[in-house]
Amino acid sequence: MKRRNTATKEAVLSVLQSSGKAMSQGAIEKKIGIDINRATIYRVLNRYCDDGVLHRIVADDGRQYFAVCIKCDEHLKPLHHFHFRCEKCETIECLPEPVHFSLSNDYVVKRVNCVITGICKDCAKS
Amino acid sequence: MKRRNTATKEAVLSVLQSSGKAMSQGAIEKKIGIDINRATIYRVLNRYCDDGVLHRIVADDGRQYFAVCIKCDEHLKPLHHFHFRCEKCETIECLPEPVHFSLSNDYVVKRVNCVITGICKDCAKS
DNA sequence: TGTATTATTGCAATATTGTCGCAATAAATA
DNA sequence: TATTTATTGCGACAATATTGCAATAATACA
Ligand SMILES: [Mn+2]
Ligand SMILES: [Mn+2]
Ligand SMILES: [Zn+2]
Ligand SMILES: [Zn+2]
Repeated sequence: MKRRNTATKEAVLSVLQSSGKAMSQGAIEKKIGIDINRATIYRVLNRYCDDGVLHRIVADDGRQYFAVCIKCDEHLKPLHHFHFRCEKCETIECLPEPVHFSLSNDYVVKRVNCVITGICKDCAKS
Repeated sequence: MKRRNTATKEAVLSVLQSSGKAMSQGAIEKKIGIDINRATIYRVLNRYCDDGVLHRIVADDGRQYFAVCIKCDEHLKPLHHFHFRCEKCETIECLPEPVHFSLSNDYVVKRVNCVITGICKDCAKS
């Protein structure tokens, strides 16, 4: 299944890159400017996740958020990191904080989803 | 808002206590034997959460799971602990592993939701 | 350049999860 | 027993996300 370049794909990625945060489909649709169907945005996001371009966070509001993946070897963000969801400004940021846990090797770990919810440092000031 | 004792409430709590795991509304409804309305189960669960009897986990399948709270001063389980969701047996267990993270004090932390997803040790054997 | 292949898209329908309003029921209290 | 009101069942509703299908368009190739 070879990928094709489309304006839609690039617009979605561009929104996520410039925001620097994790965004929901709805937030992306608002920011993106051009008119793209909801289902299409979801399909674009899911394909980016499959390809390792984006990663998916499920917050405790039950919604999916998507953020650009930072490669591990760039030593900027570890593979499994915490996320912070601000209830005021409705954003999710990838924290540089790595997730550490020890688990008996009987377990097979496939995904790690860690979200801290509260008020972010910007919103806490005001 | 004084609570009243009902068969429904006790049945829901009993299912969760005997399972020893975190369960979704659907899983509870299947196990509970008696016929209880879906909305009622949710209301019972939400009230138990408000009262500190249960705690809520949102897994990366986007669903809410509920588990009996273990008091912190019993030194059995810490306040914020990891959870493991098994994709095979569809259960979530509260891990004894505490969640550690450091965050600048500018942030206000309200909730912590950490779920590791994969195959649990029981299912990994077979 | 023109054509064939098929990945991508828009649209509508669908599935799933969870909440809410309202009237009926029943637990607690006197 | 009578009163108060927390709880319940039911249906409707909201929100998120996915899927089938036909139309469109990106890519490869003659
Ligand atoms: Mn992240
Ligand atoms: Mn738990
Ligand atoms: Zn904020
Ligand atoms: Zn299992």
